[in-house]
Amino acid sequence: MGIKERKEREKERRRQQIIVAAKRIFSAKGFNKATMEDIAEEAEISPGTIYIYFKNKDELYASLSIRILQHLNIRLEHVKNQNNLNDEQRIASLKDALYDIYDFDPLILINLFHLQSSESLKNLSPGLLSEIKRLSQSSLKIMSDIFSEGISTGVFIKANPNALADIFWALFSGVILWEESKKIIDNKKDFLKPTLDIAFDIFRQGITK
Amino acid sequence: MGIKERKEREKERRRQQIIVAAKRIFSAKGFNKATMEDIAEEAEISPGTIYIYFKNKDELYASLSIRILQHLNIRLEHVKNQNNLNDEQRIASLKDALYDIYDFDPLILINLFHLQSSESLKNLSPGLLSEIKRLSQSSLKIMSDIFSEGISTGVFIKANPNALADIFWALFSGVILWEESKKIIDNKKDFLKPTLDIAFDIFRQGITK
Amino acid sequence: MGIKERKEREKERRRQQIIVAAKRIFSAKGFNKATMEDIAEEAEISPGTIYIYFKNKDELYASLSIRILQHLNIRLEHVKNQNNLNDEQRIASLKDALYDIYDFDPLILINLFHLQSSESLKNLSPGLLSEIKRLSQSSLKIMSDIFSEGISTGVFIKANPNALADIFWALFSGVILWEESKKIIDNKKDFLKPTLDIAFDIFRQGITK
Amino acid sequence: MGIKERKEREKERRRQQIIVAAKRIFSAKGFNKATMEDIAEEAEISPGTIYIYFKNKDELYASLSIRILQHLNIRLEHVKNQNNLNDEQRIASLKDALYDIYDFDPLILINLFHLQSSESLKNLSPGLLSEIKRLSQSSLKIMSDIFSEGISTGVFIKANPNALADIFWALFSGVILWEESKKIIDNKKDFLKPTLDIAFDIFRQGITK
DNA sequence: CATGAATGAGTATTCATTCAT
DNA sequence: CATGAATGAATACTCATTCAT
Repeated sequence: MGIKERKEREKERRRQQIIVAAKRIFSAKGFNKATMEDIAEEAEISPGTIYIYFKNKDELYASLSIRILQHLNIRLEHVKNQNNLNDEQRIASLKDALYDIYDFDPLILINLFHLQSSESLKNLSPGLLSEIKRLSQSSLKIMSDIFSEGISTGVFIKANPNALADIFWALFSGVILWEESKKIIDNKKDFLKPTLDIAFDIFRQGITK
Repeated sequence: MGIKERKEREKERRRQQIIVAAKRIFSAKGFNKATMEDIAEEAEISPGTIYIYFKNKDELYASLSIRILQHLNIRLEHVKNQNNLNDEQRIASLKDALYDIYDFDPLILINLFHLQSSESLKNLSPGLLSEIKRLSQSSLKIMSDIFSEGISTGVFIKANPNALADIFWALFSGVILWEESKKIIDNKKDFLKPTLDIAFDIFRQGITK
Repeated sequence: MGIKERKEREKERRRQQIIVAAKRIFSAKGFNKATMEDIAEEAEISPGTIYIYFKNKDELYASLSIRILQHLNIRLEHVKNQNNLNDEQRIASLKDALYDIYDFDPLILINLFHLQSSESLKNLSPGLLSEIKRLSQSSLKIMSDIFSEGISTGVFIKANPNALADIFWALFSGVILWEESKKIIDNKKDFLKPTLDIAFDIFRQGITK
Repeated sequence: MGIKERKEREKERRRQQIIVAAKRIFSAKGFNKATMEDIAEEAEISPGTIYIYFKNKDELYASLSIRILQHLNIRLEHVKNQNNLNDEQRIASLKDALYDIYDFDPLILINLFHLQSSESLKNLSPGLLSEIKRLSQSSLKIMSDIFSEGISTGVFIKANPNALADIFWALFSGVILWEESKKIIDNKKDFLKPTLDIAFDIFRQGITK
């Protein structure tokens, strides 16, 4: 039993090892230019081993997103369960949650956004795709619930709470991707955090009666 | 002289022919699955001919963006020059401009967003990259100017107009990309337009004193 | 340990397998007409496998030469270490060594001469180029030493021994290449051996006081 | 008539223009890496024009050799017709002729040697090949005659005069090619002329009774 | 489980050559 | 004759994936 558990833990550790390596390589080279061998080398294992833990390159790529989506979910649950907050404070708390996710691992988050807008999505196995779907929907549901509450208390404007959640998420991802690409195009300094602050302020202001 | 001009026009027509074909193929298959041969076939030319007009696959892909960025610029110039608008109306006009761009060619616009967040950007020839940069900056500048005006007239909140332009653009691209990916994940109906409407309303509300 | 060694041996065998196939194909079709697929087929492996063992086509081609240069070196060392020979006999022995090299593999030797006078040389990896350089210089040095000795004993005319070695080698390669091209131009019978005999006799006579 | 002649002259000039360009490009890049477009650009004409004057790339390459072989022939005829020379002096004169050919255009001469030992030879049109054959044989015949005379006067050793001519030519080309490749391998200074001097001295000494 | 050599389908790109103008 | 845009066959090389050890 103890042995079994140790093996389990080792297996998980190996998985993480690969994920960490994959994250680095995908971030540095992009999905297409990154090779499985690159990743294997970074993880200090052989290429074949990756295929024991991940079905193929697409699924490895998608797996990065699973992890951060799980994280997001947990973090959002937290916000939802903070009962002592008023609606405005809850938006602030939501904002903090997204910040945390970004800080937790910017590269993986950007990977997630890339995934969302990429051809990879079309090639995933049904299982993985539905897991991503479930996690996404769950996160959006929580956000939607929060907005819903604010609407029902009359603090927020009357709007479809799902739409608000979508817009909140779109604003978050849009700002991150755009600031990221400005870095590449202009070699400019990174204004992500202040820009996000302004963006969320405008949003909060915009949905508040 | 007449001959020279005609040839010039024919060359440009051939270029457009290739761009149109490339757009179709890239949109249908994604960057990687699309082959140069596919594109050549669609354009009813030989593969080699593409390379007379475009240095390589990356540049062909990027060239799709140039066209839509030019359109965007022209459209934004228009908005800027409409002197009879108040600040709120100008935001509405800005919104219409972005709508038009989306309607003009949704697929190419999504390509543009992909490009901005992609490895392709790193492999472009300096000339093409700087053209993209120039056009992007020019568009952002116009938006920034519009916000600037609203700030100085006291209609909008005091904020960095560049940041507002960035956020406006990020919101636009974020909503489009997110609705696009929801289509893939959920097979859901397309709520793009209404969502964009709400998003821009919130934004307008959020930056208005 | 035993396993590791066996694998090592198998890898070397595979390398040889490829080299042998490459030699046949290059000799039959020439560098350009020979395709990597031809070679793979001849070696009964897949095209990709060649690239595990050789960086590219140029390096594969050059590798053929390494083998014969090594042979040449060993053979020349032999001649050098034969202490019971007088100077004239040593020249004869030198001649025999070059004959042997030619007999060992005429096609590869001709490949080597082609290589020396070709564009390929400019595209080799530094490692391979320096190995070729090292082996060439080593062979030349041995020949030079032999001539040097004959000069110091007063048997040969006073001349720069390096130049004599260069000329000896140039005569050898010149005759082989010229007879080879005569075969193509004239479809003539092969007079290589007798011509080489006369050439070396003249050379010997020419450097003997 | 005058017009016809002028056209003829202009045609020939254009041909030379192409040959000069081809020589430069082939020498700089080698046969394979040199493109017809490179040559056209160097000659300041369009690629299509080359095909008016030369059947294809192989023939263009071979045409370079024709010119120098013609030159060689003329020069050797000269030597043959110098009646006031003894046999030794005639060898010296032969040597001078080859020197002159080299000086006239080293690059084309090296091209000729490359051609002789290349796959191109196999792809030439029968007409061009037979012209090269005729010129080569003619040159060798003259050399052979000279050696023949020396043999019959008892000055040179008894040997097949054709073989002597072959060896003389092989020595010449071998030294040039070997010194050329040493330049590439070692980046060494060019010792061509002194080495050739020694080589011919040895040869002369070697065939003199 | 881990390995890493082998696979081989897949494709971007090149370039000699042609031919309508 | 000259052009140069168009051709399209030809191929080196890559890399995700497999599988015997």
